[in-house]
Amino acid sequence: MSRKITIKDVAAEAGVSEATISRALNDSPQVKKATRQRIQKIAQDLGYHPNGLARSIRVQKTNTLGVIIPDILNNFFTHIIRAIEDAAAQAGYDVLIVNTDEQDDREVSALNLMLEKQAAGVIITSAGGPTNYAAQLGNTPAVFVDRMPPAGIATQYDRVLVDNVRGTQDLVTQLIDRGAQRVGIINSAVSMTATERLKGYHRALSVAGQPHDPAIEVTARTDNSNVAQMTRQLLVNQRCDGLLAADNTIMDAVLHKLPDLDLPPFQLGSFDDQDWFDFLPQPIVTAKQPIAQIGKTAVDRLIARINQPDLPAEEFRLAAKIITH
Amino acid sequence: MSRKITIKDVAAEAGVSEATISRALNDSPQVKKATRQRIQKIAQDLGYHPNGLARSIRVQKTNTLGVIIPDILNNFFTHIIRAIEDAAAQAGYDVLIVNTDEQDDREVSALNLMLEKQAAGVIITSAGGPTNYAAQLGNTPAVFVDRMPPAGIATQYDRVLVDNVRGTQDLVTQLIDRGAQRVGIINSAVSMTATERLKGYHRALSVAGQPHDPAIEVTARTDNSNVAQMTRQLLVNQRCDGLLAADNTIMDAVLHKLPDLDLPPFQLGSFDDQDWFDFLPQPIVTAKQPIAQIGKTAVDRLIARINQPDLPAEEFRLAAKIITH
DNA sequence: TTGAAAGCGCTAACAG
DNA sequence: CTGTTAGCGCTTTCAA
Repeated sequence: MSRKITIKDVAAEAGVSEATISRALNDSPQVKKATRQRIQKIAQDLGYHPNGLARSIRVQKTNTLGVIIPDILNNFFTHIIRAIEDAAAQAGYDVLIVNTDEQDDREVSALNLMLEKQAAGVIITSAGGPTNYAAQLGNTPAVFVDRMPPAGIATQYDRVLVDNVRGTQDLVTQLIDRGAQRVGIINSAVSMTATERLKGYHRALSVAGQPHDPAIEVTARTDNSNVAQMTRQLLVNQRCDGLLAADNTIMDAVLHKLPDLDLPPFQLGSFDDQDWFDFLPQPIVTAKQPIAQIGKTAVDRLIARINQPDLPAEEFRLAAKIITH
Repeated sequence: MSRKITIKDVAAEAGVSEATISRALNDSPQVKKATRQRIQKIAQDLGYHPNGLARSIRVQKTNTLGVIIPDILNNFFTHIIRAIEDAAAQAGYDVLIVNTDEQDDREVSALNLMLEKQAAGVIITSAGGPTNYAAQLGNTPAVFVDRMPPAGIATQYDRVLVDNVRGTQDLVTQLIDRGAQRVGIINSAVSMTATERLKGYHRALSVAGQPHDPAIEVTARTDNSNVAQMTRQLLVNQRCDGLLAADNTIMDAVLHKLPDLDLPPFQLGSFDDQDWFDFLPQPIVTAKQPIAQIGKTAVDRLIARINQPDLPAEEFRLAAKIITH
C-alpha cells in the first residue's frame, strides 16, 4: 500500500509551504484565488485526503458526538439514531454510535471509546446499570435520553424523556373506553420508566373508578424471558380483559404467546409504536413517542452545552401520542 | 470546563517522564511492576483518559472500521450492523456507522468522513449510485456487502453477497409447491440484486414448467411509491395466485395494500425475513439471509485485507434459508 | 528500568 | 498574500 498523501506532499508538488496548502484547502480568504484553485486541483489529483485526527489534535476539538444505544435491533432506537444523525449532521457534527445490547460492561467500554476518540459530547440511552457516569464522564457534556440516569446524579445531567405518566394514563384510559374492565400491565424492567408508567396506569384506573390489583401488575425481565408466562397468567388465570405491555419488546413477546391461548376478545395496549402493528389480527392501542423530536432536542441541547458548559441541567418532557391500529 | 488531563499531567504528578507513563499505561513489561501500579493508580485518580487521536496519529493507524448503510430503519441492515459490530469488537476494532438513507451525496460524504477519520478499512452496503469508489477510496481496503459495487469495478473489490439466484428459486418453488399457478414478482430497484432475483424466479418457473409472463414481472421504485398500485395490478388485474416481494421494504408496502383488496387465497413470498411475519393473518414464505454470517465474513475479510493489502479480490456467496411463517 | 528527543499531520501565531 | 516556527498528545528509538 503506497504511503498516504499528506499536506507535505501537496506542498512539495505545488512549490509552496504547508501553511499555504492548509489555508487554501480550508478556503481561507487570505490566499490568492488563483493559488487556491491551483492547490485544490493538485490536492485532488494527488488523491489527498486531510487527516482529521491530526486536525482535531491540533485544534483541540472534534465534531464527534457519541451515542450509546442499548439495543440497535429495537425499532425505537433505530429511529432515535436516525433522528440524532440528522440533527447532528445539520449542525456539522458526525456521530459515533455504539450498541451495548443492554450489557453494562459494554456501556463502560463504549464510554471509554468515546472519551478516547475525544467526542465533544455524548448522548446516552441506557443507564440503570451500575455505570459510574459521573466518574467516567468527568466534564464531558452529556445528555440522557429515554432513560433516566441513576437516581443519585439524575439532576446533574440534561434529560430528554417522554411523558411516561401522561402517555400511559391516556393509553390505559383508551383501553377502558374501549370496554376493558380489568386491565393488567406487564411493566418494563427499566426502573424509572417502570415507576412512571405504573403511575400513569394507576391514575387511569383511579379516574375510571377501577380498583388497583397488585395481582395483575407484573414486571418483565430485561430479556423478557418471563413474558409468555405472564401473558397467560394475566389473560387466562387472572381473566384480564385488557393488557398493557409497557414497551415494544414486551409487546413482541406477548404477541408470540397469544396464539397459544385461545382467548375471548380483549383490549391490547403497548407503549411504543410499530408500523407493523397495522397487520395484527386484533386492534392495538399504542402510545407513540415523538422520536424525531426527542432526537433533535437531545442533539440541540448537547450542542448548546458543548458551547456553553455551565448551562443548568434541564429536563425535557415530550408528549406521547395515542394511536389506534 | 477544566482542561483535559494529559500524559504530561500524570508524569508531573508521578515524578517520572512521559515516556514511562506511556509505557506503564500500555502495560509494557519493561517498566517495574511497582512503578506501573503506582502510575496506573495516579492516572485513575486524576481521571486521565488517553487521547486516542494522538495515539493513532503517532502510530499511523487506527482500529476503526467504517460502515456505510443505506437504510438504518430497515431491520435487515440493523442486524447487519450488529453482526459487524460484534465481529469487529472481537477483533479489537471499533466501528463508525453512517446511514445514507439511500442518497448518493450522503454516501460520498460518509466515505469522506471515514477517510478523514483514517478508517483502517470500510464496509460498504450501498452502491448503484454514481459514486466513484475507485477514486474516492484510493487504496483504502474495502468490502462490499449485500449489494455489488458498480459493474465496471466489481471484480476489484471483495464482495459478500447472498446467493440471490438460488434463494429466489427455492422461494418461488416453495410458493409453487404450496399451490401457486401464477406467481407475480415485484422486483427490487437495486439493479444487480434485481437481475439475480429475477433469474432465480425464472428458473423456478422453468423447473415447474410454468411460462414466464412479462406482464407479471414488475419493478418497485426505490421509495416503493408504486408498490401499492402494482400489488393491485398483479393480484387483481392479472389474477396472480402467488406474489413475490423481492425485499422486505417491498413486502411491507404490499402488506399495507392487501386489506383494500379483498382477495381469494393466494401465496405470499418475501426475500428477507422479519420476526413479525409470524403475526400476519396469512402464511408467508421467506428467504432468510444468514445475516450474522454475512457480517462476520465481511469483517474477517476486511481485516485480512488490512493486514495483507494485496490479497486477490474475492466474492463470497452465502446461502439463504427458506422459512415458512 | 528510565529519560531525552524526535516526529506523526496539521493549524495558528507571528513575521515579512 | 505567503513562509517560518512551534506545538497539540502521544509513542518510540536511542542512550544512559
